[in-house]
Amino acid sequence: MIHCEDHEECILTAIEMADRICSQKQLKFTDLRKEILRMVWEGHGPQKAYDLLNKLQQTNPSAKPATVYRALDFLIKNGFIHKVASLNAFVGCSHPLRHQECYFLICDDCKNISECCDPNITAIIQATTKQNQFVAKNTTLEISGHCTECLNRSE
Amino acid sequence: MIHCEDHEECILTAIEMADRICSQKQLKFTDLRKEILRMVWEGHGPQKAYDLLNKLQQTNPSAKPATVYRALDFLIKNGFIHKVASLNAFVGCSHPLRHQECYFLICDDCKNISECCDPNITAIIQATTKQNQFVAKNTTLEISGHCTECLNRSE
DNA sequence: GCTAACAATGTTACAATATAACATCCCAGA
DNA sequence: TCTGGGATGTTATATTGTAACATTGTTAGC
Repeated sequence: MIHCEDHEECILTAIEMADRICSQKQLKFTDLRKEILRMVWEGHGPQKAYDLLNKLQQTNPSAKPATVYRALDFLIKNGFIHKVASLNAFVGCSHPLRHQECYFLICDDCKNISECCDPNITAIIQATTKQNQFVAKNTTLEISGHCTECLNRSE
Repeated sequence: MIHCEDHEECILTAIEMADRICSQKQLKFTDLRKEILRMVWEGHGPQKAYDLLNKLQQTNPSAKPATVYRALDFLIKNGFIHKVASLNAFVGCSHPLRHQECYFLICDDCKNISECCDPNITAIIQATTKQNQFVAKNTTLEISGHCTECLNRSE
């Protein structure tokens, strides 16, 4: 899980960061995009597109799949969220400026997800791609298993 | 791309290996499962489930999605193929006995896929999970980008 | 050989995920 | 003010995957 002391605070921080970055890059951080980003963060775990759609429809009954997917596309493209390919779900990124690539630990039990970005992993992946004369554009690294909390709980 | 001198030969090798392993493990390598494995290998690249279904229906018109997915599940579970999460596609595994986890290089241009399994990557990932007190069950590592062949071609 | 049990497959229906295509709206800059 | 392009609305459909129950096939024990 992405730990935080005060979750509302943590959501606001993520939104403010996105807001600032969008201003700098002249991107349109519209109400819709902001709301989807907030909803992704609110879950604090991987969020499914259609769950987001259902939530959105509570305030915006005419929302459609494309409404959500387009906002998600924008957020992904600009590094504010990541798609978790192995879950078909979306998760907020806490450091949109640091790097585009994130590595994830996904607990099969509590469904929580944590980033495990590590320059050592990046380095070894780079070495491998270089060795294979491959130019990497995007790396998906998702490790599923059991987190400490769940392991302790089940003892 | 998974290189081979003689593709028919290479498919047969994969099927024979699966056959042998199934005998040893008392698994039922039925005609259906064998045919799906052959079809996955024939493409020599990531194969989509519904494309496999269409092919299958040419000889077995009553085949349904579940027909294909169940065979794929069997093949995945026993390490004969892998699911490529970022593509929703399936690819043959050339070393079902060596290890369960494979890492992939996926060319966005030619759509070919190659394994880049490397004990160094495995070691780093293990170190990271240990550091995070996480017990890994399954690792998805998929690197998309451009392969040498395509880079050379476009020069 | 019979048969009970279970695995595999057949079959129907549907759920879940995602995109295409075109219409409309809205806003920044000429 | 007008206009071009990006954002959103809207309809329809494509793609991916599973649930649930029926039927068939295989096998181990009798």
